[in-house]
Amino acid sequence: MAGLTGVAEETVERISMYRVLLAGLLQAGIKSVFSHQLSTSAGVSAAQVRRDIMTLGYSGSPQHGYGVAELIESIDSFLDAPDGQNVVLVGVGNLGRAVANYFIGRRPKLRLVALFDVDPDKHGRVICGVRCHPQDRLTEVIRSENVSIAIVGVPAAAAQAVADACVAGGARGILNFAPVALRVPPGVYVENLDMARSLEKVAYFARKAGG
Amino acid sequence: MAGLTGVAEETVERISMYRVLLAGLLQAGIKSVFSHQLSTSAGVSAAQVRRDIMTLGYSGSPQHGYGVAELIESIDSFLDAPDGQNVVLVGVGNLGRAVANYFIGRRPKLRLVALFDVDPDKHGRVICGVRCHPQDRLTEVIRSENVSIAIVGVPAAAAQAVADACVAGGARGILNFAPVALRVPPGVYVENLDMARSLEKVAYFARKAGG
DNA sequence: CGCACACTGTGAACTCGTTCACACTCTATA
DNA sequence: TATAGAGTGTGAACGAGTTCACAGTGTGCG
Repeated sequence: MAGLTGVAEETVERISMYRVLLAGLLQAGIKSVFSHQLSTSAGVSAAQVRRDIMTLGYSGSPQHGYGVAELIESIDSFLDAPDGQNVVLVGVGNLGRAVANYFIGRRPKLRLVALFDVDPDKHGRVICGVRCHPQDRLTEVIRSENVSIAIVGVPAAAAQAVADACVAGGARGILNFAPVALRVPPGVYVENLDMARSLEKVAYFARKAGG
Repeated sequence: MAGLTGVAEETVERISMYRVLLAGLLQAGIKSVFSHQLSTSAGVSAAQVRRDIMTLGYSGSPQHGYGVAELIESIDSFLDAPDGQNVVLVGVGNLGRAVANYFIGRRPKLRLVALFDVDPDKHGRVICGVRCHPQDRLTEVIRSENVSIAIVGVPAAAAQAVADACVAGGARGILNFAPVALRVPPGVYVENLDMARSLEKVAYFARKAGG
């Protein structure tokens, strides 16, 4: 389900983080960085940074470190699909709107092309610049719009049906906010992002760590 | 920063997930489960389930498996603080409201006691049943209300300052939605939940996994 | 000119979470 | 009463990701 490419999930996450940091450096007019500088900004070890950059195939020099612009370019070609990827969001509640706002225009290579909701009041409306459709058109739209990624922000009880519909339309990746383990065929990647679970984890370690 | 207790983060997450599943079983009137049943619902291996339950100190029987009610009780005493823990939410945007709605009343042991925002229009208002305060009272309220956990839903640029204020007030755990690595003293646990990073990860693996 | 230094790239060692595999226990059946 | 079967508990093996440690390389300074 995961590292079919030989690249670890954690590595991809960190690379995504580096890109954000590097964008900030570029903005600030900084031309090059050393691994230990990225390391402290990212909160990981310097060796880790070098390893990650190694998986990109990019090389720095001991004298000037890594070129910021070149490294960003290298990350872009690693993370992004050349022609971008289409995304849909299912479930336009508070969470859905938050997610939509979060992404609009931020990642040009990830295009939010449609929203879905069960509420008829929302059908046809344009929210955050994207049209909302009835949820039963999910499979159809995913197929016709060539969508590869679905963000699932519906209640737990509905999540599996939504996931099935997404997969039926040809989606290859699901970002799942519902607190259930989705059942998908091999070749479909699911990332779970359960806030309640995360909060309980924080609560646990907040209690145990020195308190 | 993490497993100071000897218990892995992943284990705590799974235990939290089991509790949700078990609550459903209890609801359905099911009295006992076997590890392989939990395993398929949770999407992990049966051996994993048994290992996790072992860390709880609970024991089942080969004949009847695990008692649902007893196992829940065991998880409760593992995850929850006897007197509960107080939580604040900083940043009442779409995301903040989504989080607030998500939690209200769902976890009696985690009490959302205050909201904070920089927007003066929100000060004094009651949102999702909780009062919103000006953000500069953060440290003070965290201390006076004995808050141990802060949920940070502010923009990246403000997140470090918010985290500092939380730590100054005595918070021991932070659930961070901002896309930055927070700098906190040892003994404070930070969990990062960056949606953009997660989405990019899904995009990457959606592309690589068989497509 | 040559030495000391700082940083990268990377094989090897290590850590730690997961899986394996099996001894043990109890029930059901003949 | 003996036997087959199903499931738990757990030491040991495994494997993936991280860290270590050092060779390689170019710069700057004495």
